[in-house]
Amino acid sequence: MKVFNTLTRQKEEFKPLTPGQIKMYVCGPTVYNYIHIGNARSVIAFDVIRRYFEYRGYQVKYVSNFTDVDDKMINEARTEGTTVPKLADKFIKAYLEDTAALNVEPATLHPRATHEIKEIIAFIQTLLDKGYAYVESGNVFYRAAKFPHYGQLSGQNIDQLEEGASEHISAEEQAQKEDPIDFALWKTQKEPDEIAWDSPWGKGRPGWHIECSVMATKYLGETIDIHGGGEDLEFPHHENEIAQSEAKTGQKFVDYWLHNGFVTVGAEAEKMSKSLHNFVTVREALQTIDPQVLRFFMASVQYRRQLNFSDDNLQQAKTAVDRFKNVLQTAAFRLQDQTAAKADPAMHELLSQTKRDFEAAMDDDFNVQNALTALYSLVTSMNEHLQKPQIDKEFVQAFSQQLQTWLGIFGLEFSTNDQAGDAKIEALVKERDEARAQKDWAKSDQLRDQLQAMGIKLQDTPQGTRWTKLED
RNA sequence: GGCGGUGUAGCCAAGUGGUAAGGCAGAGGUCUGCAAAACCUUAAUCGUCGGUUCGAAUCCGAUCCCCGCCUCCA
Repeated sequence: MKVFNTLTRQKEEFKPLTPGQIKMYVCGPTVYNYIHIGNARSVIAFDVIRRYFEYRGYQVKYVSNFTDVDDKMINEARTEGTTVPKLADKFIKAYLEDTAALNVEPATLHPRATHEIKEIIAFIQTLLDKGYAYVESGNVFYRAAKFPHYGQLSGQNIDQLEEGASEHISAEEQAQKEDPIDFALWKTQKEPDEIAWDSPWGKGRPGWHIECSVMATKYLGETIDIHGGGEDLEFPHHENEIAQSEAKTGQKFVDYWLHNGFVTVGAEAEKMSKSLHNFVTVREALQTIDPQVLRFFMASVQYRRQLNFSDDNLQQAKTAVDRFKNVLQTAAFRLQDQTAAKADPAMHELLSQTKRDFEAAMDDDFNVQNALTALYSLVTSMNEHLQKPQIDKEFVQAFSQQLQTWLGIFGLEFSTNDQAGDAKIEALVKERDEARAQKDWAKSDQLRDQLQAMGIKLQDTPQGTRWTKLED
């Protein structure tokens, strides 16, 4: 398998530290709000990657954190008249609900920054002892220039960074630093009612970057296989994580850095973000969009590519989802009929070929577009086969299982037994069949309308009438 | 200003030297009592200019557009 490593800017053969096992850390959300489509894209991108590794037989230990204390948490808690921990609880719960609705596999572990304060303090102390950090007015800063590879991940040149210093940091804080590129490991308490913990440097709270270094190394080890996140985290967040972790352990922190592309909106294809006020929360989106469609929409584009959130693209995703659902339902329907089966070796070979194509595509840095192309091709052949009077039942069975396994990697799961007995519906369908047999089209159409009103869609086939429940 | 990404048919998109996959939409057709679903057919010389080569979307140079990051951000 090959994965694109941000650290080297090229695709590299993937080799885990321990054969058969993968240690993977993905930066989670700051829980001060409901997650939006852009956040979900990242979660889903790495969910697909994780599921493919698992499909490939790896045992994946997947850690994703919750950032449950920072400036935004503190401000939002004040605005809402609540406390930071209560705010965090509320939005962690919402996060788990929203991602479950999108069929995201829960992480092996979901650690919270505020539950790791002791470890964070110890970690910072080590950096101080080693001379990589310094205390100033109750704050602790990381001495970035002391770390030899600072800027490597993002390709940033330290001298250029100084010139481009942005205005997101207060003048007061900048003035306290030895160097503008230094960043906070520990922030002193500003207001008496502000959430804070005791530390050797006074009351305060952790800086943003330190928590990920602490949790990743604590739960996965000093060196981990994969670290993921949105590409906006490359700098400074991940750059700082490397600086902190490697300064402390003296070991390489991460072998493969993976970053997902953004969700964009509108004709301008602007990044969806909270600061631009152009975001849609997952909750809002699910009011009008089928969860499977939203899920597939985000899973069906390669993780590094930008994804434009538009009605047109969602419609395309819906068409694809319906197509997969339809072929599986048709297969299930044909497996029920008693028509004599007929072996078809060519179809078995087709399934093997699809497997090779699918895996070759996914092995190439999760090229889901090519993987899906293999599946579309298989589905077309399958639809053709399913129209024949005699089908290869063993193959249809194998096809059905295999396709569902593959779709499962993208997070699609269908129930194909909509046909399960509903006596009332069965009776109406049968009544209509009888009307059709007598060419009583008026009655037949009236019954179809009646079933339609009940949310039942009919399809007349040579093997009999097939019905499915319409989506709501 | 620095760093990075991107530009392929109306839309999504594959493709890193050998003469443009696939999907959606559109058009036509087959099947069907009608419908649904399905199947078949059908479109682009690859941002622009120049170069290398027998041959380039693919390599080199220049140039333009768009997007992102440069300590809030998935």
